[in-house]
Amino acid sequence: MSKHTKAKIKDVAELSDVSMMTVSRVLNNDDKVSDKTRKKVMDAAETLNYQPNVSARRLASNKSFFLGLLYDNPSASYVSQFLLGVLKRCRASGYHLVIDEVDENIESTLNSVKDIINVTQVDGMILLPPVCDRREILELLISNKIPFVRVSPDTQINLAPYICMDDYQAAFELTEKLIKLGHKQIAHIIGDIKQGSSRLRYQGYLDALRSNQINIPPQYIEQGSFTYKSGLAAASKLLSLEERPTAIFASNDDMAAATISVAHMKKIDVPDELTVVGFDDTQIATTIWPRISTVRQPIMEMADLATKMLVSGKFDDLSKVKAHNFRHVLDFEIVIRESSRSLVP
Amino acid sequence: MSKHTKAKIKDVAELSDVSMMTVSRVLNNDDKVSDKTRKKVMDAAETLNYQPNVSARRLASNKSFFLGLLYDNPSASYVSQFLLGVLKRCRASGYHLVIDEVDENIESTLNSVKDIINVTQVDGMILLPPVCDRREILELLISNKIPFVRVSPDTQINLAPYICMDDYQAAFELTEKLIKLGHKQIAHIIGDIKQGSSRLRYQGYLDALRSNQINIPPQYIEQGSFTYKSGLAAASKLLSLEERPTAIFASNDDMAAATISVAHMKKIDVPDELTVVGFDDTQIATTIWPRISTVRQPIMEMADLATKMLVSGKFDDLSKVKAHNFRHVLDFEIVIRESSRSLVP
DNA sequence: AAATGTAATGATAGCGTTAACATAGTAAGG
DNA sequence: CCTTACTATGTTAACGCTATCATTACATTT
Repeated sequence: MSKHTKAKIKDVAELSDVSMMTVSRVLNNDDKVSDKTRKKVMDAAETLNYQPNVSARRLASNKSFFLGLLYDNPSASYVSQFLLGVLKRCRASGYHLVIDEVDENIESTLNSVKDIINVTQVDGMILLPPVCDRREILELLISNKIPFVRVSPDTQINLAPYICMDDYQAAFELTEKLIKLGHKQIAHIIGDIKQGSSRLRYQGYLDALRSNQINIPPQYIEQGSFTYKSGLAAASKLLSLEERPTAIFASNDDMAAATISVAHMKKIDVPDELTVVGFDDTQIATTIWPRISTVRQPIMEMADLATKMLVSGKFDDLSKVKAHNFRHVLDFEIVIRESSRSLVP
Repeated sequence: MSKHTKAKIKDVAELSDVSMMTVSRVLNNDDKVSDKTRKKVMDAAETLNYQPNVSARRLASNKSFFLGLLYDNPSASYVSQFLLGVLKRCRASGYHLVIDEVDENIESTLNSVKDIINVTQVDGMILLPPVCDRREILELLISNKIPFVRVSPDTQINLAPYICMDDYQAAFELTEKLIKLGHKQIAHIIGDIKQGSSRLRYQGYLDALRSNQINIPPQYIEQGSFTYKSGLAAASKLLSLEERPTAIFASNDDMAAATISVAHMKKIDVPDELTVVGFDDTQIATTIWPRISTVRQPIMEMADLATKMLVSGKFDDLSKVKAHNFRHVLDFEIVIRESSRSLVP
């Protein structure tokens, strides 16, 4: 380690016998530099083990090489999985990440974002649901010309680039799967009312039922909020009904886990007496017994793509991007585990 | 937003009618500046809404205002809870955080750390268990003069400051609690063999048994690795024994959750037929049913303290710190929930 | 009152990089 | 062969801040 001092651009320039500026250009694979010179410089940088100084770079270029991530997502496993994906890609691209959790209070949230903009001067921002739908934040970012990518946004779809999966289709297919297993009494626990995904999943569920001519009583629909706790309350109601559902489709895994807990409490066997399915395939789906049948959401890929988009700089000037290039829909996959089975007559 | 351009030190200096240097001193609440001047400058900074430029600061001062966090902890909930604590304190202190997950491979791990040192130039580093015991990494940090704080380290205790809780005492008390509930056949699932905490908890368990003159057969001890999966394997063995234990003490919550899963599979009622207790009080302890009785480890406080220590700069030069100031032991608390109950004869 | 010490403040020179402009070098067009 | 039009490289001046040393102002000692 640290044989002498860290190599600077000047050292590389001297060794490769060009000006500092040329070195800088090569390093930013910027302009037109002749191939010969480029190679010479690359080699020199290699031998000196040159590492650019992030601060100097930032100061001079007015770029920060920082990305921000904003979340107020209630599901810890969703967030941490997303984080991992972003982190990985950031590293590969020489960026760093500033993470921030925001809350209900719009004042303090706006202050957080202002702080990130002013102090950290991020080059871009990733917004997770549901914070990605907060109008004031979007406006703040736009007025400060901070590029951003939203994940599974609900409203103002044509405002900026975003990444999502087909929640509707996944919920539809998952529900049909339950129907094929013989279930007709399928209840649903809706997710966080603030998130579009909840509505889409709910709609997919409804449409699958309708297209199979299945009617369900209104008591089979419960409102949750994507938290384990809300799942407990919803499942308690569903499992106390006179005519108990034979299957429950919870809008995410946390609530599905809660449903299984309630079933345990009530001595209802899962899956023998009750099929439970979730959504997301987060960690909790496989750390309880029975493991939850669910929809695998490609969280890592979403994270990777979001980061890539920002790093590419292609979306820096929104006015130059056609709105139809905003949308990126990733594939899902239905994963069947032990929490679901065919209806026993 | 951005009425004109961002205020710089020069602007503050002019407004408060002192030199830039004095402003800088006030901002870093550094040297001796007269209270009058200090106030003048503060007021000016306030009115101009001055925000220091991190990059310029870094470049000039050779400080980075970055902290690094290194983990290879198998428990996601432990890590993310820790993260939250660090993040919060970092923000309060004007620092930013660079997170890195490392793996078994010592080569790639060392490269990660070198990268963090060279590129990000962190001012300090927090090491979670078990990576905090990897000798090569400690040596690398020391030789590069990067201050670091370790969390629950196992070896080389007098090398550098660290934070921990009394794992031994907690395990002892928890085991005694089980004994007081009438249990005599208490099994234990040991944690990750690489972590000192595992050994301390195991020892506390053994000593509590001994001090109550309870003998347990060797089959009652299973080796796990702090993962849910390892808990499944261990619990399967324990619950297949001829003479089944009436209580199982798993060395963390993930493995306790796994134990409860296995009990479910085998139709063994928890807590009526089997008491299960865990350790850590991470999220999973309350997102399954029955909720797990466990030891609350003060993760947030640990995170907060670790960050504070690094930010304070008091540990920058280890040679100036007395070794007996290295140790910070935080309090634990035993939390009784539904997974444990008194033995039914 | 002079000498010395100390606390508060100021002037200057970078930190390592890139933006912006300047120049040299080369190819093509007349 | 001399313009014109690039293309590849170099020069200079920031970027915003702090370290270092110099200076001033004032208190204390002799």
